[in-house]
Amino acid sequence: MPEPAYLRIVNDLRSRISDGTYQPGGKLPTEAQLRAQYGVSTTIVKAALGILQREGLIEGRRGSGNYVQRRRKLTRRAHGRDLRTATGSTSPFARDAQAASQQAAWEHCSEHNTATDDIAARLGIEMGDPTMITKYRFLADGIPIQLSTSHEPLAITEGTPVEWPEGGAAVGVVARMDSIGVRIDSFTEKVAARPATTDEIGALNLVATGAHVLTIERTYYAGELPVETADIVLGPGYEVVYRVEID
Amino acid sequence: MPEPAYLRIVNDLRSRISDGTYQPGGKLPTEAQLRAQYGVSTTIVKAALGILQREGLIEGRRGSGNYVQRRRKLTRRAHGRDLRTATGSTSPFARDAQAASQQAAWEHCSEHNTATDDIAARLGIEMGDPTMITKYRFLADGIPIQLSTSHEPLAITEGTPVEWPEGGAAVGVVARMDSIGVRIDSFTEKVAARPATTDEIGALNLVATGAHVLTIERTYYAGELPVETADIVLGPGYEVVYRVEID
DNA sequence: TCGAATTTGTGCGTATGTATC
DNA sequence: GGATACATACGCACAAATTCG
Repeated sequence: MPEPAYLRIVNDLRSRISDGTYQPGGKLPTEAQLRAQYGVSTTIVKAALGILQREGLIEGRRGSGNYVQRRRKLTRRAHGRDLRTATGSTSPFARDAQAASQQAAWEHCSEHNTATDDIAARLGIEMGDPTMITKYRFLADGIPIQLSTSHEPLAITEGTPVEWPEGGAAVGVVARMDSIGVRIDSFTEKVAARPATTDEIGALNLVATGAHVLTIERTYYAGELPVETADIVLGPGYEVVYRVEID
Repeated sequence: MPEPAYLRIVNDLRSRISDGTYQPGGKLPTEAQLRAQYGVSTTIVKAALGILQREGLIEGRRGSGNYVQRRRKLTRRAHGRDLRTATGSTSPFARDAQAASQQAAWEHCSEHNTATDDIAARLGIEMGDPTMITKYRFLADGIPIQLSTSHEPLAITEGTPVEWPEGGAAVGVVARMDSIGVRIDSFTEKVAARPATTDEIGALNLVATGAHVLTIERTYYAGELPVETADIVLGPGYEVVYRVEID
């Protein structure tokens, strides 16, 4: 079975994008030109362009043309070092953004809540136990690029100066917990990829359906005790770096 | 601007899949039924189904129907513990597969090579220096699910019993290097997601273009010395778990 | 400022091939 | 073989946004 025409176009355009024939931010030939160039119908050209759009490689602008997406690279570092010391005044996200010469900002919203089945299991508490739930949206250079929903058992923080995550002086879970004598000494992260939901497409300003995101399920531990767990969603163009010591 | 018809169908079907109305392995209504159900044309129904296919949620079978994909779950554990002791007789991949009650198998192919620009930088050697390059394909229950290309500087292993990665008794980089007195004590992994290439679609038996893979760039270190670096590609349904100690 | 041309987005109908049932 | 169902492909129409004289 020969390769279908629309896949041939997809692969051809994709390789021309990756080899720089079409530069990031640059304009592709119009649909009419592609139609002539490949000798196919509008349907086929539109199908091929639609696939590339949903892969996040190009962006279609009505009345103008199809343009190669400029991916902003951002690296999220998940080391064990310097977390306690360096994050007293600045958050891990701000450090990563600064490392990429980007300007960091974030929105947040906290409220009291009770643990669902899933969250209770991750925090080692009972379903229905009170928690502090905080939703974040992180922006690099004004562009939303990371979402996060954090859960902390109220049993640990209630009545302390750091009960409200963004209310006190210390920034970052490790530093905040340190200030009330809870010593976080490890965390686990579970990384996976999946298509973005409609909500995430809106919140992360993604152009099309079908874009994929990285998801991380993170839990901080003080010894064996879970102290915080979060669901983190990273937009396209993100990479995550881990450094693990052996033994 | 109202939501386009094809997106409404995509979202509707997606939520019916995630809420279990359509079970994994189950059959969706035929295109004719969907056309009647939503009151749209063939074009729109086909557009919606095509998006879901490229997201990896459904699979179209010619002459039969559209079916919900059954995702084989597999967890890759990237801990620092037990790597040295437990992997003398069994590989990390085999352990992960066993944990998911799946049968592990792999194919490999090694040869002498010279370092490219990129690989030289990762291994801290000069471009053109000799390396041992090994390509792997890992299968769980006979289904290809993970690809890997490994690079080792020949300067470290040449002439030793473990020069050829799959030729000796020890399995796994850590155990192999241990047996020639090179003590690996840390590794870094850089995780990202991207659409699968045509090669990977073939090698991993993926159904359609647009399927996404997790990529990992891993480097093992003995102290500050890079000992091995690998490009790992994980098929859909994979998740990766890290445990990191702080300080 | 206005309007015409251009360009992509959405949508319709149809035809043919091929695999399944 | 016939009916069914998806895959590929063609052509067309209109809407909406941009571009440019």
